[in-house]
Amino acid sequence: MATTSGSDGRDRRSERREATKAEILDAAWAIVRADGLGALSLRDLAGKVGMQAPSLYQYFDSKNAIYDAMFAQGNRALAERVAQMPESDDPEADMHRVARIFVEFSVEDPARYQLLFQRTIPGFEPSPESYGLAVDLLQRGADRLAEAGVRHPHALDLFTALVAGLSAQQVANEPGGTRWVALVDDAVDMFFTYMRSQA
Amino acid sequence: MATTSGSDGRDRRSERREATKAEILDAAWAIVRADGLGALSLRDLAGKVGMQAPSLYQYFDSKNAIYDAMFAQGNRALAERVAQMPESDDPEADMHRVARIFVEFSVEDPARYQLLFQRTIPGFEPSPESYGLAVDLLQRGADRLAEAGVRHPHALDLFTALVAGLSAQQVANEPGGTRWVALVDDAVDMFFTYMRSQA
DNA sequence: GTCTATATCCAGATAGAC
DNA sequence: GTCTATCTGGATATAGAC
Repeated sequence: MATTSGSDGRDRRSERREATKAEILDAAWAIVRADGLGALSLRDLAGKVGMQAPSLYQYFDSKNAIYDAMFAQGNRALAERVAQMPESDDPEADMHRVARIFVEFSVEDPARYQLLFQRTIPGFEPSPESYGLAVDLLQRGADRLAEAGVRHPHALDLFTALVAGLSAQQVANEPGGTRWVALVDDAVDMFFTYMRSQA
Repeated sequence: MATTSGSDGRDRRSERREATKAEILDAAWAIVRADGLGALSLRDLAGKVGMQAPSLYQYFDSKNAIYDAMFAQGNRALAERVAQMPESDDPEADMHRVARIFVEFSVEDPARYQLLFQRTIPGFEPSPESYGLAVDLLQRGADRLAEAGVRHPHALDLFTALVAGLSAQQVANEPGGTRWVALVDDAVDMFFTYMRSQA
């Protein structure tokens, strides 16, 4: 019995399976980075991993299931980057760093930004599990803002709008450039100055 | 000769032609509003105006030409809305109104917002003529900011990021709602307060 | 100016052999 | 678990009759 345990992914068979799924997702990222988020096709994807298209269905139930796994991966990558940021004793300086991480994360991979933060694929909605990752991430932002002494009820929404706006402008109008990335510190300064004046 | 004048669109034939083009574009807007920007197909579109798909090629050279005409229409609609705004003797108050116009314009038609301000359709780039309309609009924003006494070199970029961010968050996370729309005045206040402190 | 017919190509997904 | 073959349906665009 022990060697055929099914759901906890410990035997060789499911390890191999997980490795293949990871390989498929890596290839999917490569495609959307090169050709755009909407340009992902199962034929192309299968070709990149040396399979025929129908074989993908052994690993994912549908194309949207692949998008969903990518959505979850993207959110985990961002969460990890935020978590690995060393926390200082200056919460405001930390929020500067968080904002920079977000914007750089968005700009370095516009297709990922599009998947995570815009609703552009017809018919795709993240599963509750995947969406929960995004919600957790936002909650961490709220906690950090509170640590920085900002408790205005709309502060988090304004902060996310600021970060999203810098990212969106950079990605849409000058992909790969730094015209809006360079404004992150000014923007966060502006935010905290205003928030303190409202307290 | 006079009755067959071709290029100035004055005879009955070209008037009818322009009317049909307008009808096609109206139908295209209806489709993208209902099903998403990427869901526009020539078959559907032709059906909505009582044609077969190939007949559309009498009016537009390609599908992207239709997107381009829609892009131009969207920019003209926004420019018109800004232009019709009565100017007061308070430039800062005017910028509040401009920001509200932008965000409301974005939120009331997310597909149009996506077409005008995000780069999401693979292979579509606005023609120089259409793109010029967007550039003019931005220049008007710069002029108004200058009238309001804001001359910081990056002020316009920060302002557009703020407006774009509020729009993007509203459209992506709560389409049809007012959670970020309601923050426009606070955001513009924040912007001017900061800009004046930097002068 | 609109049509039918067609070219060419692509998509996601399933059935069933091996 | 991977394959071939196929289903079903879609797309943009062109040719040529009327």
